[in-house]
Amino acid sequence: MEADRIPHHPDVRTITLQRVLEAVVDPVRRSIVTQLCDASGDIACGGFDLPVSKSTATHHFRILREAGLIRQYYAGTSRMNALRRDEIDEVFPGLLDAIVTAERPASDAERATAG
Amino acid sequence: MEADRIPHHPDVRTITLQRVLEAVVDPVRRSIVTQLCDASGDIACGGFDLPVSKSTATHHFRILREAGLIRQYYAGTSRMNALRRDEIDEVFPGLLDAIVTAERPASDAERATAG
DNA sequence: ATCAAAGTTTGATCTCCATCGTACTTTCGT
DNA sequence: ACGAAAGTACGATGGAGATCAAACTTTGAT
Repeated sequence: MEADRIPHHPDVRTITLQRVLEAVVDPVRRSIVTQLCDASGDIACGGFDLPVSKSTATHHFRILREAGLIRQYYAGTSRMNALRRDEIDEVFPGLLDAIVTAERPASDAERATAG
Repeated sequence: MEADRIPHHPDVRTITLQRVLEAVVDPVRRSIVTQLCDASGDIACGGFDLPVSKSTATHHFRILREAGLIRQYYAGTSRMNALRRDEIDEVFPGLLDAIVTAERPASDAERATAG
């Protein structure tokens, strides 16, 4: 059935800080978020550079989706992933920015401010 | 010995995002950070409103200290806790603010922006 | 000197979660 | 219709961490 292929996404208002933090505390998931942030558009599950098996990756994508951080939709056999940037910024202003910025090497930050 | 009573604090440069996130992902520890943020000064371990036993609280304080989020020092028999605000802001700008802001009820945020 | 107060340490549980392999489902080419 | 590609679902497993009680340490007050 096609209905099964439309996964559940939480409404913006039901997104909790607890779940968001639980999501981004994992390095693999944080890497997914970072890659989505740096990319120009959405990315298929297989398009990420991840150090885990496919089944583990699926697990991480689900955690991110249920936390409200990403939106997933099918494009053929591929499952695309989109960062819910604006919505997250709306509920938790500055959070995503701070994390992604902190994720980048220190030299980048120096270049941006004092460089 | 008094030397034993000076716990180890990580240098600012050795503070990692991973450890900070692992620290704040726990609700009890996040509550400690929030209470420190809202308070005017430092707070003794016993001065916090926490839903755990004393030994568990000790555990949480250690995690926060080793992550670089708080500074601990003795004042008599009491162990005082200070938020390393400026230092954290230096390495991870905006992170603490975003988390503490997200922690507050939504009504507060509304009042601050649109109210 | 004693005692209480404030934390710490230790050891033991207990739960949660990241991980994997295997089997399954769905879609797209041919 | 068949096979390959892309993910998902399902157990199973292993390790990390949150929790507590009990014993201990240090300090301050009496």
